[in-house]
Amino acid sequence: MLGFACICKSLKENGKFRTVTLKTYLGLKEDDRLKRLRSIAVDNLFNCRKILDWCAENQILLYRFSSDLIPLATYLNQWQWWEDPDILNYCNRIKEAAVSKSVRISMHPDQFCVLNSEKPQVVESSIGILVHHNRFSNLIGNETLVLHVGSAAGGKPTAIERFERAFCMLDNDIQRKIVLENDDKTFTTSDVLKLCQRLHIPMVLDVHHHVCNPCEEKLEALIPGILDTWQGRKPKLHLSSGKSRPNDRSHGDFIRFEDYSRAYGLVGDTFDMMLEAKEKDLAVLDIMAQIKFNQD
DNA sequence: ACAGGTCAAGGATAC
DNA sequence: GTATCCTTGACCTGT
Repeated sequence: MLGFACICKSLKENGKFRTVTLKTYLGLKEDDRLKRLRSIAVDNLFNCRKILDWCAENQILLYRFSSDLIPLATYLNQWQWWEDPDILNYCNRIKEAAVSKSVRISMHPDQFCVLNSEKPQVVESSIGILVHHNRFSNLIGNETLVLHVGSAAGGKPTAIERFERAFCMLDNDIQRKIVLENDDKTFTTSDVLKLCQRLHIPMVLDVHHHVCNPCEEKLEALIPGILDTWQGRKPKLHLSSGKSRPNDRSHGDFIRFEDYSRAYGLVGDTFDMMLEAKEKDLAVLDIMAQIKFNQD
């Protein structure tokens, strides 16, 4: 199964999301602030539902939600959005759509979530980010939060220890949603696999990150271990093509078919594949069309 | 209407 | 310590 993240280009206006900057928010009159946040959040959740419908219609049953649907959620605490009847209603519709259409969903907190930071206040805010994602996840029925290990400060072994300590302090409800992904600069496939094995959590393999940041072991040799971390659930990998060359960290607009083929050769249908390309869903449609063409 | 600069947040690096 | 880049998509401001 193939999928994409966040924006759905095919849907044009209904496939993207609104937000507001802090500056603009603070410039609003007191009375208008909550109104603005709610209206943006409601629009965004409405669009999420549209995207799930589109996914099902196009046999794309893998989708990652944006982390930025409730504007300024991890910064402000004026609005208990998770108790707002409108928000609950829209979240319910998303949940129903995902379940009834069998779309496998996930979320991926961004670069500001650094559980293993050396700065206590960064760890605190990272936990806040996870609490936010967890709340939203529970409302829409998401069970997967993809994270990176984070900072390398102090050297990898120390940094990994900090991660383990922070992870063990998290709520069980959050812990059981977390899966770890290898990154393109520091923590390799092998590093993350070992950590996942120790923590008994699944590992998402990012094939492009592996090319940018390889380890000594061959990927082929690590696949069975990665598969085992999922304990019977279907594993998932991330796939993208470097913009200008294979180990270019920037993502290309589409996925080169040879990159898809190589990944498919490695794991076949045993893994779901999240395609990370600038053209989002269009890149998935493109690969699906080429697969079909090659079969005919 | 359009373009260019900006944005809440972290990390790494160079000085 | 401070400045600058990384990276992303939408906002925001000036024209």
